[in-house]
Amino acid sequence: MGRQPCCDKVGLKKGPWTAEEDQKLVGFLLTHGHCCWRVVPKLAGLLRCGKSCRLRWTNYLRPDLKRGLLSDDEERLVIELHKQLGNRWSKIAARLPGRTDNEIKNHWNTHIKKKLRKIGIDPVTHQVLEPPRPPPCEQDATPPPPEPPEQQGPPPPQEQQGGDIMREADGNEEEEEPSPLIELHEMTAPPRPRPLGAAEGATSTCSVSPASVLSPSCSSSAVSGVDVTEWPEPMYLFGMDGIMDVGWDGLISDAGVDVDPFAHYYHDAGFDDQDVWII
DNA sequence: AAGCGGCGCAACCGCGTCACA
DNA sequence: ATGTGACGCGGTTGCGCCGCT
Repeated sequence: MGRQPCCDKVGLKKGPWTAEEDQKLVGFLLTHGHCCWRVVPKLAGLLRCGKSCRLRWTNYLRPDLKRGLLSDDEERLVIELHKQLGNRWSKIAARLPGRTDNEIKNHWNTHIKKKLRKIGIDPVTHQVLEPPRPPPCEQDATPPPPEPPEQQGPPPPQEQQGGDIMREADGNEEEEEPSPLIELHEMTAPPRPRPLGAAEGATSTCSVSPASVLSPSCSSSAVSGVDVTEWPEPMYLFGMDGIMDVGWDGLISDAGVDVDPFAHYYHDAGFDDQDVWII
C-alpha cells in the first residue's frame, strides 16, 4: 500500500497550464519522447507531476489531435461504440483518431446524452425510455420507478443476454474486435494511423528521437504526413495553425450526406423523424 | 449595461491494473 | 508469491465564457 500521491504536495503546481509550461513540455517530448512520465517534468523543468504532464499532452498538446466539435459521423460512431462498450472512453477514443477520451467523455455528457434523452433513448442503456408519464392522476400512488442510476458502469451492453461482456471482452483482452459495428461500414473512416501516444496506445511508450521529431517512431504517416504547421491550435505557442482542416472530415464525410446521427435511433425506437418526445 | 445562470471544457482525483523486484 | 511503484482510465470538479433577463 502506501501508494504515494503522484504529486507530492510540496511545490508542485496545479491548475491551468501556461503557454510557457506547454512550450517546455512539448519541446521536451518532441525532443526526447518520454521514457516514464514521472521524470518528464523534472527533465523538462516543470513543476508539475508526471500525471499532469501526461494528461496535458494526451488531451491537449499532442500534434495529432483533432479539435472542434465532433462531426455527425463521429457522434454516431461514439453512440454505437458506447452502446457496445459502455463508458469505456479510452476504447471509444481509440476508434476515433485524433479524439481523446476526455473529449469524447465531455461531449457525451454535455451533448449526446441530452440528444438521446430528447429522442427518448436512455443514454445509459440505449433502450427506449418510458414515454413521459401522462399528467399525474393524483391517485397514482405508485412511486416513480427509480431512475436507473446513471454512470453505473456500462449499460447491460445492449440486448446481449446476461454476463458482462465487457469483462468477458477483457478476458479476451478485448483486442478482440468488438462485434462488427452495424451501420458503421458506411461511416467509418479509414483509420488514421495512430501516432504518438494516441489512444489505443495511450500507454504506449513512443520514443521520439530528436531525429524523428516530426515523425516519432511510433507514429505514422498521420503525423509524419502532417506538417508541423498544421498542428492543432494549442500549437499557437509555436505559431502553428490548426490541423483541423486536414482532411479527416473529408475522409469520413465521403459517406457524404448530412445524416442525422440519431436517425437510426428514431427508427429503432419506432419513431418517425418528427415523432420524438420532447422531454 | 449589468447581473445571473447554464454550459462546456480543461484539469484533478482516486482507483484499478500491470510490471517488476 | 507478494509488495511496491508507475501508468492509465473513468468520474468529478472548477472555472471561464456566453447568452438571457
